[in-house]
Amino acid sequence: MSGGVEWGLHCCVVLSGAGEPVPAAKLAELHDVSPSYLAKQLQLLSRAGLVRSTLGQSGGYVLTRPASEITVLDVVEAIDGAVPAFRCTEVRQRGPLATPVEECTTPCPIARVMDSADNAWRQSLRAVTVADLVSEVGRTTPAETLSLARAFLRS
Amino acid sequence: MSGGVEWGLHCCVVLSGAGEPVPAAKLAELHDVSPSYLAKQLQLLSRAGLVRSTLGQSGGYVLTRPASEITVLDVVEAIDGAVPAFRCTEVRQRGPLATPVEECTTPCPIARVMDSADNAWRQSLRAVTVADLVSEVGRTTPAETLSLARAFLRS
DNA sequence: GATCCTATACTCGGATAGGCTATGTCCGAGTCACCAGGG
DNA sequence: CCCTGGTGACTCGGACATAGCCTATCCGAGTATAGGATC
Repeated sequence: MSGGVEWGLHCCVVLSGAGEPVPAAKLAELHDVSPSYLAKQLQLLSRAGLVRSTLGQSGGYVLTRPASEITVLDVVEAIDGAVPAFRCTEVRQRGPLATPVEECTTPCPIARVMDSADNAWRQSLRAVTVADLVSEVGRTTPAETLSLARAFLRS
Repeated sequence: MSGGVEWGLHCCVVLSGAGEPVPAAKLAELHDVSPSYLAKQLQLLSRAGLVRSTLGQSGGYVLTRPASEITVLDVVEAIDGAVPAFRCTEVRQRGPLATPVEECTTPCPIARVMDSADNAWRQSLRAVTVADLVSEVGRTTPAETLSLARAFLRS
């Protein structure tokens, strides 16, 4: 999985707390990551419609929906793509004993198992929203740090 | 995910049906894949202890355990490695508002969610054994093809 | 004092290089089976 | 007829190139703001 997913999730959490647009450069400084590369991830979030970009001075990124309506899966798929990790190449239809296409009416059992696992993974990520993450972060982070973060974003 | 996982699973299914050692070259011909690269995957299975290699004439690979005791997860981890897809870089401890290490007693919520999803994925793969795959393949494949496969392996 | 215009600085977006893992390939070391020769 | 030694071919195992994707970067197009001049 792409490492940018982690950054994207952290950014969503931060954006949820800030009521005003936050520039990509400020998010990068806050997380101490490459500004250029983070910009790429934010562009992916923008293409997926999760965040909205505002140009010009005092511009930046804002969430388009309430954090409670953005699942972790949304962010993961926006950055890593929605293609399943396993891709069946239909080995049954290859080689000297290739099963003809008309016989291949049922999906390959291996692909079925992999798809099932992939669905379980997605379901697990779909069950958690960014709002849940925000709540958890607020519970485990000192209040002082949170207010410092607010101040940092407004500066 | 590595594409070789699919080959490895197909090979385990085939090996389960053949009572005698099967050379890597024959498995590659049966599945119409690169012999050299399939050899690499089989070596990974061998290192993981899932299959046992026999050298010399009429040698090849054999399963070390009954197919009912080999889970799909075993094969996946043998080939792709057992490292989780998501790697937490502890963003909290970076940047100008870095939380000191002594405050970071609870794991990052994002990592927690990702680990949970990863566990769900693994659990789903652990619930299916190679024997289940063999059963399913036997149910959806013409009996003639199966006997042809037996003959092909013995030739 | 209010309004309009201009210049500025700041924003995002897409096009552009580099590094690393996954893919694909090759050849050598080791081993078992077979066969010929001898007892 | 049985045993033994040698030969041969076949097997796996690890070391070696290649390609595609992830990582990282840069500069240009566009825009909201701030300030100043004008009415």
